[in-house]
Amino acid sequence: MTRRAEAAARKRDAILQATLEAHAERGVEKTGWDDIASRAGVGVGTVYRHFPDLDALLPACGELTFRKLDLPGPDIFDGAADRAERIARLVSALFALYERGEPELRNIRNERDYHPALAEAHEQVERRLAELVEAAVETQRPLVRALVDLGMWQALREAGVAMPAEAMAAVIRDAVGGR
Amino acid sequence: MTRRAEAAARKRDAILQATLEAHAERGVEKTGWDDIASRAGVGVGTVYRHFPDLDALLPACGELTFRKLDLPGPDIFDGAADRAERIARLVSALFALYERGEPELRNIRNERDYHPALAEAHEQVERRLAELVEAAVETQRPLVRALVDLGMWQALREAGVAMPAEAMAAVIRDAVGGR
DNA sequence: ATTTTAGCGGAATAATTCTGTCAACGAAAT
DNA sequence: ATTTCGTTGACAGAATTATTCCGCTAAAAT
Repeated sequence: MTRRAEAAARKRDAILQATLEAHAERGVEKTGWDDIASRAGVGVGTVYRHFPDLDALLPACGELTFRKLDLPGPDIFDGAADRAERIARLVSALFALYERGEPELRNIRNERDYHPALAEAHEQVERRLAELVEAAVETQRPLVRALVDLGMWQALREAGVAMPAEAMAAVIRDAVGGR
Repeated sequence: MTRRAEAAARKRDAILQATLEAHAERGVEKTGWDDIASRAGVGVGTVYRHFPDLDALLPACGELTFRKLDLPGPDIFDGAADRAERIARLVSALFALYERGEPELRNIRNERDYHPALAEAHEQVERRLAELVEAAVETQRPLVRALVDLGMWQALREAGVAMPAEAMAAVIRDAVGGR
C-alpha cells in the first residue's frame, strides 16, 4: 500500500469514528456533514470524497457498529445446566450489550425510519433477540422478550435499581417458573 | 362575549388542537408554525396573534394535554384490601394512562430538554408516578417503578403480550412478594 | 528534476426551512 | 357611515444544511 493510500485510509477511519461519535451524541438525523468534518479534523470535501452520500456513509457506520456491539449469539447458553441458568445468561448477556451500546441501539430503534440502513440494522437486532429468547425459555416468550428489552433496561437504569441483571433474572424466573 | 371574540376563541381552540395533533404525529421540535397553521385551516399570522412564541404556545398545550392525560392520583388505591390489589390497580391505572396518552408522554420524555415547559411536564409526571409506586408497595420500589415505566409498556406492546396489565401485575406481585 | 496526479481543505454557492412581519381586507361593532 | 379588530398569506430575513469547485500540496510517476 502506498504512503498516500495509507494516509487516506487513516482519514477514512477518522471520519467514520467522528460520525459514530456524532451519532451517539446527537442522533443520526441531526448529524450534518460539517459536524462530521470538524469532529474528524478534516474538510467537508474530504468527507464527501470518501462517502458521497448517506447510502455510502451509513452502511459503513453500520459495519463498525455491529463489530462494536458484538451481538451475543445462541452460544451464550452452551453448557447451561437448566432454565434458570439460561435465563441468567440471557439477561446478563443482553444487559452487558445494552451497557456497551446503548446509544447505538437506541438510535437504531428510534430512527429506523430515517434510512434503510437503520431499518435493516433494527431487523437484524430484533431477529437475534428473538432467537435468544426462544432458546432461553419455552413459555411466556413475549413477556420475557419485553422484560429483556432495551426499554426495560433503560427504565431500570433510570429508576436506579441495584444489580439490574440479577434483579431481572429473578423476575423472569418467577414469571416463567410456576403458576 | 361578542360574536367576534367567540370566533377568535374558536380559532384559538382549533390552533391548539392542530398543535397537539402535529406534536403527536411529528414530535414537538419538528413542528413548525406553518404546519400548525395549515392543520388548523388558518393563516400563520393568526397563529402568531394568539401565541406569539413557544413560551405562550407550549404551556397552553401542556394544560390541554394534562387535562387529557388525567394523571391518576393516590385515590386509585381507595378501598384496596391488600397489597396485591394495590398492585393490580397501579398497573391498570398506569397502563390505561399509557394507552390513552402514549404519544404525549413519549414526547414529554424524549424532548424534555427542548423547552422548559416540557421539562416541567416531565417532572410533574415523574413525581406522580413516584407517589403512586410509593403508595402501592413497601419494598422493591425502584424495581416496581421500572416495571410500570412507559418503556416497559411499550416493550410489552411491541412484543405482543396479551393482557399486559394482568401479566405485569402478576410479575410485580412475585417480585415484591416472597423472597 | 520535472511533470503528473491523488487527495485534501474550506470558501463559496445552492437549496431548503423556519421565524416573524406587515399591508391590505372584510366582517363585526359602534 | 365609520371605526375596530381579527385574519390572511405573501414576503423578508435568518439560520441551517447540502453540495460543489478550485487552488494547493505532497506523493508518485516519468
